[in-house]
Amino acid sequence: MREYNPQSLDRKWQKRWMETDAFEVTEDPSKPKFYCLEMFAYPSGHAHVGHVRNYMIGDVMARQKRMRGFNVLHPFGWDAFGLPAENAAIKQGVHPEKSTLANIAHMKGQLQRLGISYAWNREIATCLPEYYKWNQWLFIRMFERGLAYRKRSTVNWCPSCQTVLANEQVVEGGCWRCGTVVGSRNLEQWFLRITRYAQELLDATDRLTGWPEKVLTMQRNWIGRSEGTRVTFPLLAPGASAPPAGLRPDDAPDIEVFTTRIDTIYGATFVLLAPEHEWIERIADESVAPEAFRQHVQRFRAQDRTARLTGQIEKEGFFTGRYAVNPFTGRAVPLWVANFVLGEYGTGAVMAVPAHDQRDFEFARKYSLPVDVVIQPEGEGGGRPPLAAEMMTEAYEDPGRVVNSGEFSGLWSTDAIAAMADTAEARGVGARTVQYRLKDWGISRQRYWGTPIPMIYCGHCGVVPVPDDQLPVVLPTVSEFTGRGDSPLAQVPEWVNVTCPTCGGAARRETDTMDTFVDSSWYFYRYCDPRNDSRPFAPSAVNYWCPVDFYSGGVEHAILHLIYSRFFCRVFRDLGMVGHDEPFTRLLTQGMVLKDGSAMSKSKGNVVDPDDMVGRYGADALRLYVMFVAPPENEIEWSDAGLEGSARFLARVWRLVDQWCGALEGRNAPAPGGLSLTEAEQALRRVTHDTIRRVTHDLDPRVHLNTVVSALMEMVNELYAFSEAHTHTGAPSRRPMGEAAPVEERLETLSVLKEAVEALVLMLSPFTPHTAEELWEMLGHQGGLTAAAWPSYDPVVARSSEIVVPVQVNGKLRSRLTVPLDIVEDELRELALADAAVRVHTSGRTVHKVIVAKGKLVNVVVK
RNA sequence: GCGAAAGUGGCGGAACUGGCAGACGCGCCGGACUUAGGAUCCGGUAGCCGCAAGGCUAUGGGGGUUCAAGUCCCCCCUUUCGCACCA
Repeated sequence: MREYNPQSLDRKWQKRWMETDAFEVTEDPSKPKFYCLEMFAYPSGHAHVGHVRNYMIGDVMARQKRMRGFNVLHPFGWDAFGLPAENAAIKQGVHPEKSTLANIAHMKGQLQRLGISYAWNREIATCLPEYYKWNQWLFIRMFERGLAYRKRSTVNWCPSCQTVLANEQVVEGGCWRCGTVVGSRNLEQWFLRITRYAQELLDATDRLTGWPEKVLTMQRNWIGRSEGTRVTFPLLAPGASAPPAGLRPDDAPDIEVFTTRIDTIYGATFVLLAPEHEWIERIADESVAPEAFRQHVQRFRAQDRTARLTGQIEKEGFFTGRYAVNPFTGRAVPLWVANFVLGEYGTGAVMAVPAHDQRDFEFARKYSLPVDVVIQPEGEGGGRPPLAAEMMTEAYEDPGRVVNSGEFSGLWSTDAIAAMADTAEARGVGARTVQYRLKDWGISRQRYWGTPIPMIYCGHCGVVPVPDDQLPVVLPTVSEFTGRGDSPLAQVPEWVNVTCPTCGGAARRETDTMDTFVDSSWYFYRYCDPRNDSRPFAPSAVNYWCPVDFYSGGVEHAILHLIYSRFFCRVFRDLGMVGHDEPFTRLLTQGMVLKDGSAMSKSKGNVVDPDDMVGRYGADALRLYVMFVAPPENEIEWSDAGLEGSARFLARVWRLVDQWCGALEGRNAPAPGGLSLTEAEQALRRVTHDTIRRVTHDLDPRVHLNTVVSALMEMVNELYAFSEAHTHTGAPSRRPMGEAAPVEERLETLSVLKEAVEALVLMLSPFTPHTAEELWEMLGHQGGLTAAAWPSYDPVVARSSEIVVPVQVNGKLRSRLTVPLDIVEDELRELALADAAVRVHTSGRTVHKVIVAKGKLVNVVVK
């Protein structure tokens, strides 16, 4: 009897895999490819089991695909730039590069001790110049195509991280990383024009059939397409409160509003401007009290974002003293500034229809502005009195019948929208437009630990990209980290001051760095050709491996990373470098691992370190437990007891194989046809083949990893029962230590067992590779599991020749019949009716109908 | 408020296109082997009634479709997640 010592097996096989480059791959057009990817890791220091769950899921998929004959690319790397390393530098004085590389080394060891089958030769780290050089290269290509541009704008500012945040990085008004309430600043920033692809990104979500619906919904909402009309409200001159008949003051600007409900425009009794509206300054100047006006605006701007996140912020506004003309009614309507109107959406101005928009309604009531009903609900079966402005307590926002709207009165809302948009276009006072919530992506960060933006500012030539042959712009070594909020790179004059590449005059470098989400938007392409030093990657390599076939990671990246990557994919496509539209074919969002009811974190002190568990039970028990406890998408609650259960199961498998491997040596699997098998032998064969069938399907299209494990557990239970019946001394454990098992010698028994045990070990191997390798070797196989093929099943063998058919009477189970698989329907019906238990429930009643569901059940309907 | 997903034993979860609800594991109970066992093996374990055979009730609640519903349809409740003044 051999002792099961998982830790020593871990070491033995990890060493073997390393020495033989077992998981390294090259492009091989003769084999089908499979690109299996887990989201790369932020090198925070130590991986906990919540992190590594994802890698285990990917590893099961990768290993299984390899055995099924695929050429599998399964790489790993490090999302190594970012704030935490820099913040640590500010606090502890350790240079970010040093701490990052040390963290990478530690975490890599953790993953290797779990036996994750990565192609480590392809490892990348985004903080290395050989990687970020290509961020810079791509940025310049985008600049050349108008996809990267610079503008001054109000941006989200995290006062704690001291940097700009993209819209996507503001979560409920707080910083996505530290939670601090986000403020705003007005800065010159670099933007990537993701909005150019807004429509395409939206349309393509329908074709992402391998993605969770939840993620697609989030992305669609984020892109936020809405169709409407832009309508012009001419602004009257200061002091004017009625349109001068047929006359427009030439110098007065027009107020453009965006509306999705042009059908309500006859009810637009005032117009609201955002505090950020482009003409606020001018209107303030022209007002009777410019100072008071500006103070109001300032107050609203300060409220913006900060007060808003706490929920309902009080709707406030003030009258500008000016009027604009409603182009449909021809009447002058007052122009107000309101704190709830967003400067960054639509035109920054809205027509207010208090009768049919709740916000406008509240605003109108507060300031006693007129409410005009122009939509009447269609009464269902009557009696409901029509809406009357003075009786309303809230806005009526649903569609309805248009009233008091001139020639459009009587139309249904949806028809009115079309008719009124046509009219607006014909009269030149409006145009149909599409608005998106998606904004261009601001990528400038006033921080050190990131990719320098490869731009140079020259007094003569303006903004000039760094020439390709001078890339990478290497991040200079900075020794002092203050966290002051100005770009640390600005402190390095010898780096900042350069000569202009165009005119040779004195110039300065851009001192901001890129958002780290740039790094992660294309890293999956770099793995395909990770050491290329002349291009980001060779298109041929990417076009062999990509798109990624299976991608797994946390839902927290449902918007940010996944939408940016889809954007970058299209940029590379339009550069002619990749031949696909979508980077990730199948996406799995894995659930978190909770401990004591909450997500693991250092601050809560509830982290489970995989190394501790590996030390106690070995890598395989941990892997098996995490895969078994719940479907990969679910959250799981960490349980030491569950882990012990998995360890027990592996020991059970070990004892089984250990008992039989000697006797099985040199046996052959049963020949097709199986001839003279006993009933028990046939039953075991059926279990073997049926388990292979179930496991194979649950693994591949379905990715139900927990049921794969339970199927294997059932098989082991069957094997124990079989084994017990075929040994002279009974269960393996009853045997005295060190004594050889006296086993059955019947040839057929051994063949059937061999087939079963080998299939078991093979199917277990993606989950518990170390144990499986050892068992495979004990079964007499050379060359390891990397050379072994996934077991195949014979559907005929997997089916039993006899089936058990439940028989119901009036839908209640009353009996079971064991019948031949190929029994004809009539015969089955007769057998069911003749069954004693059935007759008890049918006697004295008339059989109304007998339903025979082929191969499934019989239902006798009686009255 | 809008959108999405989900509610199944003490617990995690099975049940692929409507067809035996509760697979598998954890926990618990009992037995075997043992000086001992927290090792191992075997058995039991949704609830209620019954000595038993068996019967009845059960998949958040209420209706419906169907021979048959955890699964499909309608209404309600709860939970989780996402978006949140987007005009």
